[in-house]
Amino acid sequence: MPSQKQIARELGVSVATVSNALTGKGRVSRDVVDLVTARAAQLGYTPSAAGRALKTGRSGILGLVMPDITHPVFPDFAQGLEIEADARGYGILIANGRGTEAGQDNAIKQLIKRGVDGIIMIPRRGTRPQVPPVPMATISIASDPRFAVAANHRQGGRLAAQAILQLGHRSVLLLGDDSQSPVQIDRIEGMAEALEGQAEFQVQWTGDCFPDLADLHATGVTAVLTVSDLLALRVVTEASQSGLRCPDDLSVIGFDNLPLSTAVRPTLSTIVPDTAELAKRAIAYLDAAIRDDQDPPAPSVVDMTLRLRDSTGPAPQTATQHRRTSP
Amino acid sequence: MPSQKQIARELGVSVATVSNALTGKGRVSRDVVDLVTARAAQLGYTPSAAGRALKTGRSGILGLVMPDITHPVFPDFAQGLEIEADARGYGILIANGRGTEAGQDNAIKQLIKRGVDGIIMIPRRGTRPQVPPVPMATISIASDPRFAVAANHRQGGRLAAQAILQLGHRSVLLLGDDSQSPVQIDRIEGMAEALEGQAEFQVQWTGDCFPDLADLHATGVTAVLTVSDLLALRVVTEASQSGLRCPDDLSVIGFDNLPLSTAVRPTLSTIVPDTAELAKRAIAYLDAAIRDDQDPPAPSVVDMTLRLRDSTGPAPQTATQHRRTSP
DNA sequence: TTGTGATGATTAAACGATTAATCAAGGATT
DNA sequence: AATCCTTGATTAATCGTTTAATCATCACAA
Repeated sequence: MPSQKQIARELGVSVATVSNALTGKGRVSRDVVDLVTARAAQLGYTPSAAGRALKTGRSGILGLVMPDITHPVFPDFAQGLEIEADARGYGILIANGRGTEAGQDNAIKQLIKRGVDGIIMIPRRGTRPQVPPVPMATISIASDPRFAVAANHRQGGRLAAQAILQLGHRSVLLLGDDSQSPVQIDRIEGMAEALEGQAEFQVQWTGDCFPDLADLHATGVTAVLTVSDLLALRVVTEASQSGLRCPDDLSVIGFDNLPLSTAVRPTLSTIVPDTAELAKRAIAYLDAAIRDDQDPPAPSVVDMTLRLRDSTGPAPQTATQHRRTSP
Repeated sequence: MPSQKQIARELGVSVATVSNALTGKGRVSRDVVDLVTARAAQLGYTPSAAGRALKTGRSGILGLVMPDITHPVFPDFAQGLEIEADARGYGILIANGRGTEAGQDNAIKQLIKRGVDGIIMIPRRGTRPQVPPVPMATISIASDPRFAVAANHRQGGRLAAQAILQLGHRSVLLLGDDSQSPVQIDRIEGMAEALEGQAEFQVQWTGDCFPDLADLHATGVTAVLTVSDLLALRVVTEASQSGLRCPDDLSVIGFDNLPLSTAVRPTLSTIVPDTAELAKRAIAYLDAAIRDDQDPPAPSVVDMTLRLRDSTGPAPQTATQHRRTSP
């Protein structure tokens, strides 16, 4: 591996001059700069990450802690983070919380050992990760004493509900699968908020058992708002098995815009989180904190957007009538 | 941050002694070892990654290059790799090939700049990644001049076909969505190989257009073997829209055991790659190569396994009769 | 008593880059 | 002509760890 020392020796100058020439600091004549850069390029010189990190105290690496890499939402996040980090000259080291709080804290410890400059944390729900000795950005739901950026799950819920209202639906099922998840609770609350006074609705959690869609449809339900695309997929296919057509008999909306949402027929309408923007803000904060800026960006919330596809349609006339006559 | 120097100063010994005591090398008395380790623990000492990397020439970090983090197959890989790497004391730095060959080579360059000890590469199909100055393990389809470990896609295809034969199906559609993908080609070839002489079959690629399942079913096709769960999902739901029941009228098998395969109704039968084993072998090879072992593990192929779920069933009697009478 | 060896610790150099401090030399100012 | 400033380069120290080489002590054998 070529080093500054080697370049210096070959050119008969000092290492300091080489360093100055390459970094643009200090005072070096135009000629020498050209000579050095030329030789560096010719030798394929790459500054040693270790050497630089040792001297500057910064590794240029950020750690990413996720509760479960396997969850289909995370690839999108990871991608956005990698792009943003790269744009600012950082690399991303992944760590696995392994689903437990202990694993999560251990992951932080591992990252610190490896000398990361900052940590991006997607905390396991209900945990308070230990405070690391480096800046940390939390991507989560609840506002945090430390910096946090979050998707506006409640607003996303409202968006889904408003779409369904606009299509004329007046009896809606709100469906979650984990009544303990703050994210899901926020999404459902947003839906309920927008539906309040505009339509009948009921909330169900599949934790115990999956609702009987045929029954519900018989009582007038024409739309199901779910907290995730996986759940929406379940609804669409379960409905199909019960002889219900989607969106003719039942409109469905999911969350997160997973790849599957365009692979299933009908394609799934979904509420899509702006992962790119979330990543951008998290990295921007970390970068500012690491560089010790006076005013790093403040914690913030990012709105979600609606993508209508084939799983939603106007409320069926018959069902609407049924609802009107049933009470 | 506490350093060996600080411990040495506080204890009135030399840094070398501290280093020796902590690493177990050199000659240090039992007493001093205890003293040093105690003080280190008390101070919360963590060896500086940069310092160590600079001296030893090894960063303890592996780079992972993937063509597209967003693809649903990769999280599983990444997870397996992270676990295996961690077990051997390595961290994993992610890089994004951004789908292009140039991006892929650039990713390698970035990783080298960051001082990784080795690279795990999942190459974009049809590309030959540049040879980096560190060991590289390729997880792919084709055998490679360098080390490579691959899932046995052909055997996976046979597995799917054999399962369908055993269920009595005698007319099968093999469905891919990218006729250029070596992985898909291998899978389809494996299916064809096992079906040859045992059943009628035809191959179709959805690149151009999606096949009319009702038509096919009318001509006697009772099973569809696809190259991915996403495609299987498409088939199952498309069939349902055409009024075909799965598995009653049509059996379907996918590939990769994606999370969606248990969320859809019917749940998807699938061929599952042993990502844990693939990861294990890739990391084992890299570790050996980095430590300059005499005989690093040889390139190898890992068999896939079959997981039968609800999307497959016995061939319908009527359809079988239909096929027998139709020619 | 004088070597000989083992033991436990220290010294010093090295990894590669950065940076403050220093120095030499020439040009401009008074 | 003496002084001052600017320019372009070098010296030397430093980051934290590892490791070969050295050294001092003490025990033991000849």
